[in-house]
Amino acid sequence: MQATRTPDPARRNPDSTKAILEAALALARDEGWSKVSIEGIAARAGVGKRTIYRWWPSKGAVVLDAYVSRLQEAPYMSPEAAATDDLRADLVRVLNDTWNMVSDSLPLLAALIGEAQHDPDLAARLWERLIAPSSEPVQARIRLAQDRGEIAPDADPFRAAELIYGQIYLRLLVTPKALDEGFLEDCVDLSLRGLRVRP
Amino acid sequence: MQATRTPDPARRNPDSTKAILEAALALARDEGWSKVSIEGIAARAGVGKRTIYRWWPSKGAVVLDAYVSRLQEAPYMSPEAAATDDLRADLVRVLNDTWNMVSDSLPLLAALIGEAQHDPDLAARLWERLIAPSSEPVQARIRLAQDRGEIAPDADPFRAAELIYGQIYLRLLVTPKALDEGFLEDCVDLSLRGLRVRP
Amino acid sequence: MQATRTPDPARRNPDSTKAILEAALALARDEGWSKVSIEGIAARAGVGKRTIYRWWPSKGAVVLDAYVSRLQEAPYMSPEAAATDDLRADLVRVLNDTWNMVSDSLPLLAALIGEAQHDPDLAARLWERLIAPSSEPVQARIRLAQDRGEIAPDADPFRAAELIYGQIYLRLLVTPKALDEGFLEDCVDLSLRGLRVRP
Amino acid sequence: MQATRTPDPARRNPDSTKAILEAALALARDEGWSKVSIEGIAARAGVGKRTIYRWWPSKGAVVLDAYVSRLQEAPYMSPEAAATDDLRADLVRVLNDTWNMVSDSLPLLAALIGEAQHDPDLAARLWERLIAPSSEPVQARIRLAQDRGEIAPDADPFRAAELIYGQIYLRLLVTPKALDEGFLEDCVDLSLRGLRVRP
DNA sequence: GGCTAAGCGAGACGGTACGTCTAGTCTTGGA
DNA sequence: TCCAAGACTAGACGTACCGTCTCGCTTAGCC
Repeated sequence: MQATRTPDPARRNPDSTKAILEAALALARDEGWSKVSIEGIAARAGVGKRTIYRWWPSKGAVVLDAYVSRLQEAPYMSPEAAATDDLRADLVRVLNDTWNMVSDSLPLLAALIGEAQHDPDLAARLWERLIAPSSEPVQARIRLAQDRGEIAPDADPFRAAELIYGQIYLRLLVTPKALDEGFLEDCVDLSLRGLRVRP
Repeated sequence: MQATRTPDPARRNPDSTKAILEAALALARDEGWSKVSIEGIAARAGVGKRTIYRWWPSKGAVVLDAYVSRLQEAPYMSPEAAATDDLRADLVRVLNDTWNMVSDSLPLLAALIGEAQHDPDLAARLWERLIAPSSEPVQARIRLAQDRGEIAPDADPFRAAELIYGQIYLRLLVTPKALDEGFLEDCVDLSLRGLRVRP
Repeated sequence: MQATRTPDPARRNPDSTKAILEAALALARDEGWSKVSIEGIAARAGVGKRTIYRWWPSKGAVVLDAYVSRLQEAPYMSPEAAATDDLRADLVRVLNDTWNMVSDSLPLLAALIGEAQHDPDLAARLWERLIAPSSEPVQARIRLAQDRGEIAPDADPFRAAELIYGQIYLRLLVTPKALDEGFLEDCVDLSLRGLRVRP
Repeated sequence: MQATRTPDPARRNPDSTKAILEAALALARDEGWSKVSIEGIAARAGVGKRTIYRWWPSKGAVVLDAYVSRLQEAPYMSPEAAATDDLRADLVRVLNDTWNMVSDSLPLLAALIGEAQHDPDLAARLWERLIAPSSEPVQARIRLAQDRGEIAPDADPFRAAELIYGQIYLRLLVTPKALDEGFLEDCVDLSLRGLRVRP
């Protein structure tokens, strides 16, 4: 059996790492996803291809890392602390906070999710590092609403988040219609109200 | 100026077309999306690459055509005709009908949507030929429900369909959780009821 | 079994072939053998690497072809026709003719033979296309001398050529001493006379 | 200016040296020259690449050292002492002694000479450590024969050795014909006799 | 019924990128 | 202080496909 030698993270060169992430992000944003290549990243970062392959399994993983680290430089929302007694407003605010972080890089996000469709490893990383965390504040606010009796106690907060976010990702990935702040508000309203008229 | 010569559809060889679509579908389903290539399709179909490029702009378009033509061989649902006075049951039935058609090819559908993220032309074709039509019966049933006063007359049927389908596509493309018939039912229920408790 | 598809020589692009051979020769002579690479040849020739791999098995084979075709542009010696009744003079003339063709590219010739040491296919090509032909005129003159009784009738002309050329290739490949026209004459003399004094 | 730090031979680790030479020889003989690499030697010897680069300039130099040290483990010929009054027999015996030492490693020897064609430093080492010494006994016996009047006193023993060895190296490096003990005898005979018939 | 203009199978072409390999230099940590 | 270990930049390897092109061949109308 081929013992795939695992490199020693302690000896990883932080300068190279930084250069690679910056190059990956720059390429992905400036030239578009289809122009991103391991070779291109290595050239722009002044780095050997080997170094990229040593630490990342695919270009998708590199760009994901680059994207996540860029997001983490931004000041992060803390929606729990800002929970008011207005459920709708709080949810809208959470979505808007996220929106402000990603609205200038929607194509990149969409490309990452697209790439993940034929890269299960990337799909897992994407879910764990980007998508699941971003939905957590919504779920937290839902749970608070349950405590307050605004939402049925037997409802599943995860499903609630899916109800809200499903519409958003559908627009991002599939529907050729605008995805903007007004739409986010509408998603919250429709999700809270549901389709059926009150009896 | 380069006069892109348009080929004459009348002279198109139906045998080649069939062989190409079959080869594309076989490759995409048997080997996985990443193994699909124009060269591979041409080789398997016993066809010149030129013939593929003459009629399709990209491998995504070929596979989409192949997929659509496979779906159309199946007997199609006619949910309008089958509308009962049970909104929930009708919606579930529509979703289940679609489910029965695509459940054995979800990865292929996901791969197509993934590919569309960096191929706007494919995205448009996908929307028009596959995704929009499949949501139409849901919208139709919603409109009927509006006529019957079960759903608010000012609601947007398109948005209603997004509310339902968003959850489904989210699972298909992003969430690492099961997408099955039970889930489809739950999507209908949650969408009809909404999150907020009845006052 | 893997049927290594054989390309069709009729469809070979002569412009590409020419460009490749010229680039290979230029690189080998200007930059030295160690700087020759398939990639470099392709780049300099403005040609895809695939095109080189399609027609040659190794860079050695390319350079050999390039070298041979350069030699063939030169007017070739016809030592048979020029056979006089002076065996020594004729042999010297044959060696000098060859010398005039290759003296400005001895390092390249040496590099080719060097490369052939770990490339049996190249060794065979080299022998057939370059080395064996170049020794043929010597063998022919030896045979003529046998007919004239100057050389023992049971002597092997091939071995005779080895006796003469062995000294030359030894200098070319191994001995750190001058290889020049005076040396060629000495090789002929020593070979004709032999070591042992006449009784 | 870059002061190439010279390592201190006194501190050289003899275990490492031994392991490197053994690994180099094993690789070169078992896997063939093309599989020899500094990395491979280091890995097989359990040694850092640095240690090899510290003491040798190239992989050719390592393998040459390994080869020479293997030869020196064998009992060496002393042909001078064994000089009889039969010149031919003595020369054949010298060649056969050498033959017995190297006949099982001819490809390795050929590969070393091949490598030397684009490595002048290796060429020099090879000449000094392996090739020149091995021809010395022949030259010595030639000189003795000159003293005894069997060979012309103005003949150059070095050239005489070239006459004999040239044929052998030509077969080793260039000619696709057998190189065996019978051939060695023939080389001696042909060299002593020369081509021209006695008048 | 011959002519000509497609479409077609085939595959060579100039390219880009892949993922692997090795070279030779540099850094770290243990002996 | 030396060394094993191995990460680093650099770049060639040989392969896979891309999208364009050129070849003969068949086949459809149009004269």
